[in-house]
Amino acid sequence: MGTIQTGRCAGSARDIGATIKQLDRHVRLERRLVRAGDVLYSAGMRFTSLHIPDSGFFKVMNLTVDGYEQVVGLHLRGDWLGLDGIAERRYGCSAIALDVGEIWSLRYADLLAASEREPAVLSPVLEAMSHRICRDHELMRALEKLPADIRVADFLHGWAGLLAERGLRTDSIILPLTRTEIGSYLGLTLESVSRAFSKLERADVIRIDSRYRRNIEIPKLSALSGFARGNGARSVH
Amino acid sequence: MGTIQTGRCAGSARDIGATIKQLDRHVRLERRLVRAGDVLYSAGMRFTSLHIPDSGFFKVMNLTVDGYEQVVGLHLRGDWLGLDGIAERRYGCSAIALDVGEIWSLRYADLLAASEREPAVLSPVLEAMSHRICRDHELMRALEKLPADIRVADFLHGWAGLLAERGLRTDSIILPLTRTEIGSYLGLTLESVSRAFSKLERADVIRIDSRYRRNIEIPKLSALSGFARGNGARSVH
DNA sequence: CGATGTCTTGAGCTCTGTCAACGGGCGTGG
DNA sequence: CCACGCCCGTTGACAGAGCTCAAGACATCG
Repeated sequence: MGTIQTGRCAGSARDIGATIKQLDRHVRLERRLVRAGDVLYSAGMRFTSLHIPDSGFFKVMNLTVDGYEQVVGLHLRGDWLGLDGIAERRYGCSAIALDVGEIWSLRYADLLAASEREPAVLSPVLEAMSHRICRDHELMRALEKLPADIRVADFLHGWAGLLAERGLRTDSIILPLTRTEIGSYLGLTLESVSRAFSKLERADVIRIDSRYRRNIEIPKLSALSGFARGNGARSVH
Repeated sequence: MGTIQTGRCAGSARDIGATIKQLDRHVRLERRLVRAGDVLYSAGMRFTSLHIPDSGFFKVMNLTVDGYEQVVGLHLRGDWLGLDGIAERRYGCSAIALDVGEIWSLRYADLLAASEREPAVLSPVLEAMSHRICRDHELMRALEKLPADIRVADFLHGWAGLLAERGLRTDSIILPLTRTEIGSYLGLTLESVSRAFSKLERADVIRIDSRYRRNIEIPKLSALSGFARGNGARSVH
């Protein structure tokens, strides 16, 4: 089911190409290349633009007063970034590229202006936001109650789901995240993530490359989702 | 700081009266009375309308496949409910009144239609959604890393903040929630919530009515927020 | 080569969930 | 009126999942 990533809310990224084409008719779109570590925007900055990855992976993180960083979102092609800045006119999070990628950006003011002439340009934004709210709810649920290994299994399964939606292979994936980042996203320490990976490997639902530990093979997605749904040695009551 | 409820994202509920008046000029608003336990909408129902409490408290919950219920949101005057239904045309959660209250409802289709003539009617929706995303992020952070007593302190402080925003007393509040519901919202068991309350009382930052345990006195809000920021006997590293 | 960052694994400890007992408020029904 | 049951809340004892601390392996880069 992949509650952590894909959830039951599907759709927004389906044909982002069409959405972009549609938007392009009414709003000035900027296209930009980014590399790993590039900051799209950071928390506290004045909000001006929304961003849509065309390729590459991005993490969105919240830094707290005491310096602790938390990953609150992971995004790829077709997602909308920066939506949290609309209300306060100031980005609430930072968005950082995890690898090379391309991104479209558009000024929110332009979008609003365009909506005066063509109200439909806002629909994808409304949908993306609604979508995000659903996802966040599912993530919360996972954070609250699921044991560590299930969270990680669910995360992997969800990640594979994202790739599948975009027509990419899911039997052999490369995570653009460190164990620390995954842990931050899932509310675990890096050690717990590592142990969960090992456990999944021992349970024969994934294989971890012995050299490059972020290369994960998932021979049978169904085995992984089976594990994620609560068959990790304990039935969840 | 009240990360759980109020967060750093303020505003949406500020003058909901003005927003409603504005909306009323373009969309048919329905006003309805609800009582404790009334269901505004439930998960899976076809999405038709958005709802805005005028008074009363509402909980939004997600039920999972295995029957487990989780509170993912608490709402009162000026919040928007049902936003998670936009993307999928189907409500993702259930919204239930916690006490008597009044609520405005408007059909989403009407809203979109109105936006053709008056694009500005969508701004409050965009802001409310953006706002919600911010809040959810802050809640996630709390769920991930904070110990139980801090979560509860933060929750209470946030709750008081919500009341304060709306001009209500904060030195003596009545929670419209059971310990179980609070726990579900915070990712804790009812026992842990109860213990946290007791601890807060022992630490002299709140007083719990000995008869009606949901009546909480908060003599000094600053003491509570101090506790919430990490002085609950242990400094958070 | 050493330095650094990432990842794994182990050992101990702590927090919170689980299970259980108990008390109080409230409604129902004798 | 009291008895009863139900729901809510508190508290204790215990066990277990995950965090902390620590050591070590491996890859990359200067």
